[in-house]
Amino acid sequence: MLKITRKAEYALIALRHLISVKDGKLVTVKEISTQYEIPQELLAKALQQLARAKVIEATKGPSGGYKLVRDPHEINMTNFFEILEGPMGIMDCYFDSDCNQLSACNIRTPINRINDSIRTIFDKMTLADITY
Amino acid sequence: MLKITRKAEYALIALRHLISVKDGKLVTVKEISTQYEIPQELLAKALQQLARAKVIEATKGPSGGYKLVRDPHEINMTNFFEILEGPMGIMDCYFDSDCNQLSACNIRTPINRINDSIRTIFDKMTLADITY
DNA sequence: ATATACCCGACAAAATTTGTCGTAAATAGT
DNA sequence: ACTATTTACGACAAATTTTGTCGGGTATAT
Repeated sequence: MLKITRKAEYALIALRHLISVKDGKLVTVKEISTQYEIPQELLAKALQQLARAKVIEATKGPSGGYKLVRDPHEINMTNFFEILEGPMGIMDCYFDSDCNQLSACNIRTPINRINDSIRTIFDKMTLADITY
Repeated sequence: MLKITRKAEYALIALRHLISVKDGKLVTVKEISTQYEIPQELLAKALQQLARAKVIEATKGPSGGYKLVRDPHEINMTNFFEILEGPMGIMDCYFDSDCNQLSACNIRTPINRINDSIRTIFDKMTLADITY
């Protein structure tokens, strides 16, 4: 039903939190998971993915934590979802071309149109829009 | 990753097929499942759902089958997806309001905006658009 | 040193999707 | 009436995906 995963949901909550925090201030996974009642380990993984993608930056050790290192206007929802959930498309054949039913398939074109529409929306919507 | 289910995919293939068929001609599940190499039973269920929703009409018995009974322009993608996959929203809290994290949640509003954007697209896209 | 916090792979549990089966009901043709 | 065909539908099994947990690592501030 076109749902996003909880991991993505948790990541979004965390990002919104990070955006609202004073510049440069570090926030720990624990703080976020406590405040929003989110499973700590799962949130940790989501944030690790965002760190790998250089959206946020980690500092290890006591008094460590995460901070945002990109302008929220620069990260759009397509970026965000693809970091967390991989390639975005309502059907696999959008990227995966080795479908054995391809020749018989009569909906590839319309499906791609739907995909493109969704992508367009997500391209235009940035993390900054999520902040408020 | 915002995927639609195979059942919905199969239904879409079948509908497109039905649209392209001469008015009033009945098409069986078997014909469609053979032509597009789709598991017959699963397709059957999808079509039963569409029949219950009065998008198509069934005729039982030999020489029976399905035919479209609504103008493709009248059925939009929101209708379609909700018939096959239930309420459409990227997060449950869009309809389901009894979320125990509601008070802490900081992304409800933006999530709803995303939902509404997707819905708008799907509202405007009809089965007729899928035909070609 | 020690405690804190991120990193990461492996795994288990739960939920959902996908596909199958058996049975029933309607109907056309013989 | 009987048979073959076709839809209807619930129950179930298999497969996949999501969700959550655990154990052991690395870095670093005190």
